[in-house]
Amino acid sequence: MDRTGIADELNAWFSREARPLPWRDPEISPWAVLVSEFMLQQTQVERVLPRWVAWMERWPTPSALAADPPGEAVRAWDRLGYPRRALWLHQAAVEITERHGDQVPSDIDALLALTGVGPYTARAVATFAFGERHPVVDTNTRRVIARAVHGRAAAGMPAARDLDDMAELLPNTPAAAAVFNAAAMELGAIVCTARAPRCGVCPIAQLCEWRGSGYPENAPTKRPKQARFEGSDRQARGRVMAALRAAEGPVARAELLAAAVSDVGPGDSAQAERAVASLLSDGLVVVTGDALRLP
DNA sequence: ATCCAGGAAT
DNA sequence: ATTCCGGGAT
Repeated sequence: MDRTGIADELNAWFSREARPLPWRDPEISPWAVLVSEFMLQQTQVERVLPRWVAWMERWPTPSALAADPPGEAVRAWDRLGYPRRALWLHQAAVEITERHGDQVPSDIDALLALTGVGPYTARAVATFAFGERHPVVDTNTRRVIARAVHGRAAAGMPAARDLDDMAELLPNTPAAAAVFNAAAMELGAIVCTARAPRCGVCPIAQLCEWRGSGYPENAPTKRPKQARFEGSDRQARGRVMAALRAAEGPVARAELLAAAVSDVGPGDSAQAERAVASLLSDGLVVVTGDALRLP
């Protein structure tokens, strides 16, 4: 495998074509990088941008966020989805304030110990905020490696092997390695996309095993299928959260149960109860008297 | 219908 | 190892 070829070509391409995202500014704080990584979990760049800007304006440090109630984080999260991330980010801010003197740690294990920080986010922060040399593997990078290196149409299930694959491609210097991690993600996000890869503009098309072998239909069949969103409990939860964000203060339980139900559909009272119960369990909703509010 | 800068709970 | 968790875009 042409290890240095892929890294050299992708890094050169990245220097020309990378989107000018604010969290890639070399002067940005580690906290700003951490916030971006939380928001970018399962959420595209375009949707994150405005919320990230507002968030950093309001909470420029971990301690600033920790000083506000978690419900304010949930409200500012707006419609980014997976609102537990907002709760987790607030909790991580508390932990950073209490355990690390208001400074985001650079150590992988210290990062992994933070609420809501997993294998991807820990390495992303250590690499992009602190310039350390680690393999950073997200869904884009897994697909790029699956195609370019393994000659497969798509990546399989996430595995520990993914980190080893990326580590083998990583340039030696920390600076070049950090750029390459970002470049592999960027390529997957805007060129080597899941549905319609734009191989005509790909900087490593000549090195790509999948292209070289004629685009075989060899995608792994293991991938779990996502449940439909329409009519789901997740949709009902989303409606409850939207009602709570829109309200100034507490909302009557009956009003929230009504909000959980579609405006037009017949309504599923059991599902509405389930939604509120699970939100209470997650800590996204708390009880005050006979009403409910954000934490 | 499928995908998305994932992580936690089980 | 599976399941759950939003919501927007294609």
